[in-house]
Amino acid sequence: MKTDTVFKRAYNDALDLLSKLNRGEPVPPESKLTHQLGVSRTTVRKVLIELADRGVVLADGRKRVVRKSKGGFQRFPKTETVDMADQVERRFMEWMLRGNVRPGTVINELELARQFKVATTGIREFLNRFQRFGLIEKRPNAGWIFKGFTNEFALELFEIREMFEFRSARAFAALPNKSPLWQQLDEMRLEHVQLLKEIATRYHDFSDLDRRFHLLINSASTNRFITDFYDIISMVFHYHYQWNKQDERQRNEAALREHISYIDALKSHNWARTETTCALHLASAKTTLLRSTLQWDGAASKSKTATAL
Amino acid sequence: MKTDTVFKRAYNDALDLLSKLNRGEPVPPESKLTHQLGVSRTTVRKVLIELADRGVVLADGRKRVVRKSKGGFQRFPKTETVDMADQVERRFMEWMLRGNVRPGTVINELELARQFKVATTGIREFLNRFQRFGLIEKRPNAGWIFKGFTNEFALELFEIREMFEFRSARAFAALPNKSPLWQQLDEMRLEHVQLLKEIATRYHDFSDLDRRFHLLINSASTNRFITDFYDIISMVFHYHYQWNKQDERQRNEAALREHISYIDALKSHNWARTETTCALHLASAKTTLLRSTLQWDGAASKSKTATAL
DNA sequence: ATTTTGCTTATTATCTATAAAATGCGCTTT
DNA sequence: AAAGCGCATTTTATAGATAATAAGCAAAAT
Repeated sequence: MKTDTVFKRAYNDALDLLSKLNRGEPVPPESKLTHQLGVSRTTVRKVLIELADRGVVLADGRKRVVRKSKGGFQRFPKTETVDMADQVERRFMEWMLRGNVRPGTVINELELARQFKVATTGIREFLNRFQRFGLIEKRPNAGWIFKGFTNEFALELFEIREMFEFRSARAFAALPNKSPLWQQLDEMRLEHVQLLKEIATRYHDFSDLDRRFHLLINSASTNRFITDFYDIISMVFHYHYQWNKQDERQRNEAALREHISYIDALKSHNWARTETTCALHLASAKTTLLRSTLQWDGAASKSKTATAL
Repeated sequence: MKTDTVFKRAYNDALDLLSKLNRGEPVPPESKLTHQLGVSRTTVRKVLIELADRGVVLADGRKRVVRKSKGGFQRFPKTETVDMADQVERRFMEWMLRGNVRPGTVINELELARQFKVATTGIREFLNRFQRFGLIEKRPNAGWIFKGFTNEFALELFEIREMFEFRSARAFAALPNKSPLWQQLDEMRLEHVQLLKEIATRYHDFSDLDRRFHLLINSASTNRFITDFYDIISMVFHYHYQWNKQDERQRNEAALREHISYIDALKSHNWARTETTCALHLASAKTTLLRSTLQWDGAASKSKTATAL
């Protein structure tokens, strides 16, 4: 059965929307809510029925008005708003990055399904998509092998990342002055400066800014393979940072400054300077990642040869 | 239900193996057949039972001897030896490359399942894997969009291909003389010369040689993302060539000569020359591919904006 | 003491089924 | 007549079931 997470998320969002309206005001038409909530009208209607049932809106024939507009109503808990696929992703990343899983370990679909409490189809689908991350390998009719979140993985990942980032930075620098990307870059610079000011309290907001920043740079290359590749980096960093809080504040503060130099270099249209600042930033990101892959390196090669036979 | 294509393929292979033995000779032990046929012992045993049933071997207790060793026995037809996943791949590529499918077309899992006569899960699994080719895009809860086998696709593909191939070629040239890859390169050069001699009759053998050649070059980079990316190119060319026989002979002959110059340049350890020959070859491959994507280009942008809203 | 085989158990590939969500169409209401 | 709504239909996400295949263990044969 499909999960009803779309409905529950939409319901919570609708609550937020309605809280901006006063008691007695009419509820926006279904078609408008469809756009505002980003779901189909079918789901909107289901949400409206639930809202009426719970007394948030008062439905009188086709007319619907807000009954209680502020606070006090039950939202669906966050855990019920993430669909199966996302849960599997999260649990798998956790299993992989925090579970002390040795390179060479055989991944068993059935076992993961049991462990994650989902049907095997869900695991299969995830693994098939995850394959492109280069961390697992399929042996037909006989499961998957985990290749290990190793030093080599990080090095190979960064080899490509550097190639792509340099190419994108070059393309960015060559953008005509009237390109909207320049403006976006300016806005992003402001965000950086702002975050830097409040770094003491908001340092964990860096992760998302980082992702958006590099995605912006990469978008200058207008090559789907380059932007798609950034998904891999994003995901690795996303989960990795989530669970490796060591020195987070300092790391993020340093990275913010690196970004700002990089942005200024781009704006100066000075390629040599851009190259330097870009390289500097990538190098420090690489170092951070490498610190957390090192653990396995002794074991890695041993285990690898062991299962290779 | 799982298809028994593994069994049928193994059976056919076993027939080939046994045909090398004389009547009355003992059948190799199960464990040996396991290795020779590349399947589990369970499957080997099933094959042996079938062989006995059909009178190819004579089983007397644990002793098994060849009864009829040459010709005349029924093999399983080739169509029954390809599993569902491979069939879906093939049919989808055909649908995409020969079906005159417009960019922006919505892909419907259910419809494809009906058309290909498989369960929807099979289609889903394929599409999830195929996503990384950059030709389709998922809209959650609402199917997939075919982005089109367009000019832009080919250009983006080749932008990356060039980057990776140059980097690999450079790594190859820097390989120590004692690296086994040099020897493999020599052997491959021989194959090229041989094929060139017999080009009149064997020109369709180029496709496979081409794949192996570039894979060898790319392997010098020892970066999984580079070798994995070559899968995309391989698949595109594989199917594309299979259905676009125009000028095949001339194209392949020209490409063979380009490869040989490229190999010789590598062996000369002269980077400038290597770069030139490599670039030349990639350029002609690009031209060939572009010729077959052009068709849609007018329609592409129109259709794209239409569905984007 | 190793190979080979017989048998049992675990796992993958694939199909079928179904609730959730999206889409489409014609009827009301403004 | 344009916008909004009710309802029927189609499609996706997920679970569950099962034959094919792989993996494992202990007895039998070299």
